[in-house]
Amino acid sequence: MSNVPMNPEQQDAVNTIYGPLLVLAGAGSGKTRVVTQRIVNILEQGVHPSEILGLTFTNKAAGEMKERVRQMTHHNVLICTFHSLGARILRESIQALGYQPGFTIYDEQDVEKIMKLCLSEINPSLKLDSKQFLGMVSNAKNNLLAPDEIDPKTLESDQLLFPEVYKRYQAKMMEYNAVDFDDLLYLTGRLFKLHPEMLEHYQKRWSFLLIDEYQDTNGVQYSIVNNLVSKHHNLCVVGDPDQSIYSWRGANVRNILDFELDYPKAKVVRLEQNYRSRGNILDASNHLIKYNSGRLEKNLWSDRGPGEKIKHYTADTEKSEAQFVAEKIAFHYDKGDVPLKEMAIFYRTNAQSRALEDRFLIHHIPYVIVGGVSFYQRKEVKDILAFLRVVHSGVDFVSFSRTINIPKRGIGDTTIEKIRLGASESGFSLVAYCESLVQGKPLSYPIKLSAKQKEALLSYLSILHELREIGKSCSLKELVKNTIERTGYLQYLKEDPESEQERKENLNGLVSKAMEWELSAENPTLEGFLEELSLKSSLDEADQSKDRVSLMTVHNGKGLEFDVVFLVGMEEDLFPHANSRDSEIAQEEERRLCYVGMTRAREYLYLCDVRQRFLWGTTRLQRPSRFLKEIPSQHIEKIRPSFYAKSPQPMGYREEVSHVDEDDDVEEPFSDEIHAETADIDRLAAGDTVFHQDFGIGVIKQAYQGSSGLMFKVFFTKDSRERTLVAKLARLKKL
DNA sequence: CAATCCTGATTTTTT
DNA sequence: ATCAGGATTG
Repeated sequence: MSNVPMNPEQQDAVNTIYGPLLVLAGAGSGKTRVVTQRIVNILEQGVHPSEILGLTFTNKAAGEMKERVRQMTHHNVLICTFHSLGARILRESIQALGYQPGFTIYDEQDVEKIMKLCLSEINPSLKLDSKQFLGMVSNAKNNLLAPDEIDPKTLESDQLLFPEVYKRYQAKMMEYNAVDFDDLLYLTGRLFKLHPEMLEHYQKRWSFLLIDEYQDTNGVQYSIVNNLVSKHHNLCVVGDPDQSIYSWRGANVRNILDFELDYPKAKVVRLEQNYRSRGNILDASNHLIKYNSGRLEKNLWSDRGPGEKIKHYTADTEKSEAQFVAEKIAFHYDKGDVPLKEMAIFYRTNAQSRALEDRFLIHHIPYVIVGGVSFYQRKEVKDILAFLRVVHSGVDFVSFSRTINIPKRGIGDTTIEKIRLGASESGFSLVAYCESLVQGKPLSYPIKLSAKQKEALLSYLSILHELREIGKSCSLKELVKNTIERTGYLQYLKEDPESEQERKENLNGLVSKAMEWELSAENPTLEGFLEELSLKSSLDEADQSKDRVSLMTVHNGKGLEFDVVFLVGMEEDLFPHANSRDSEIAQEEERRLCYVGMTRAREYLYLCDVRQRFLWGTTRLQRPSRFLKEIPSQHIEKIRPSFYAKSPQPMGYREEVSHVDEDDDVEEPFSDEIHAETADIDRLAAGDTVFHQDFGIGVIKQAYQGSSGLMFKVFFTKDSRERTLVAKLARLKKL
């Protein structure tokens, strides 16, 4: 692709270096290439690499761009996410806002603890909804509003406490020297607003700014960007209003739509040639998005030929939907034209991945969930990171309370709360306060502790002390390793033998991450390591070396492309989601989301809907998504269930599958039943521990007569799931 | 006061 | 199905 000459519009964008520039980049229009080439051109003008700042929304996008620029110019240019820019600026300058240097970044779980604390302090009897208030705090911060800038008139009657809650929350976060995700932007915005001299400092540092996915910027981000460029106006923003899908996170499409009002001298370039998708896919997407009102009209075209029509399949249940996807994956894979890593399944909600996973496991289809529960969210990893944070900070309450009773020392919630209060009232850090307690020093707010508890505190503190010493003299990797060993964590893991092995492996993974980071970072401090991990999302862990299909939400698919794309769950109330039902604006965002999903596909696009789905606790009858009707039928080919009879079997699944009737209204294979061959079933009964080739060790919960003879319900410990197996086919070994 | 067991709610999307 | 919060027990 990089050999193909650029089209005139691309050249125009790439050669416009000074002044404001808006690049309206349709899906697949070669945006990344333009952005990187433009940076190369700026550098060729003699601009120093450190004067350029590129901002993206994901670490992945940032990493890719940075790498491409490096390869082309051998220069390192600062390209990072908005949040890591915030972290970088605050690490240098947060003291101006009254925080200590070396702040901790709290994730959602951490933050919820703080919010609950605040709410119970304000009124313990009132059952206030911490999630709701956190959402409001986030909203306020996204719009750069401080607690005392909240207009009470905008509040509902049940939200009148909000300004007080917000204020208390910020105070508490400051007390623990912690910031939340939104603070990384909000506090940076405040800093620029309250300290013009600081703003000037950063204005001087970066004279060329480039913002990717500008349609998804929110109020704070807008303010930060505009402040930074207000002197030189060398600002290039790239985006596509039709791909704005984060308004619920405060993103404002007006930022991109009004760019020409903000910068009347702005040059506007429209990239409308799509190099990615076949005609049928592209035309269908174009027609769908036309249903939205108030768009910036555009004409995205492709010269890649019409390609295959979009395939639409209506399944009976989510299980047969998964079955269909599995078979189609096998079809393309066996045909040999598409590797697994070039196929993706997109769904609207995370919960939908379950049915697909179950099916893929049975069919031995290698898959990866992109953006599911992150490695760094695992309990054991969070525990060790919390220890490291206490080692590093000593005032961080959430990490303190998380670790103080690991392993179990007999210090429960009540004692923790006493310590928190005592430390807070006497103005000590948590660790310093505990030290005074243990040493029997006089305190302004002493608390009573049993001898046993004092001893427990002492052992905790001595471990901390030890680790701090190690931190001073050893490498980061050694510190992490010692933290795992000396805290007694490995012993603690033995309490749950089921998960012990897996958790140990995850901790080993953490040690190697520490080592990797140490080798790659310019300045490998513990603080930097913790910051990097806080900002790292599960999206960034994807391992491209393995050939496997990707499963992800449509949101996570933004910015990616695949040869084959499946969009599943195309049903009313799911996609578009039920929560958008009574808002025209929200529905248009759902449509954009669908547009984003469709335009990820290069060669083949499959759309699936289901007649009956288990959703929100019950089985519901589903109606096909309106989006299916909005796509012109000439681009769609309906696939009917009889497809099963002719299709090849999925890989690794050559065994018996229930036959399919010739009828249209066929009964599809009951996919809950797992078939395999041989067994010595006579000796098996409920309560027996068994081994299955694919699912590992399990316990038979129930044996009963089913449609295919004797059936077993088996609970497998490996993934904590219960499966129904046909006894005479199940390859079970008694243990 | 801590640990364990049990119950009841709970799924939109995430840097 | 999983998890947080509550009640109970030790």
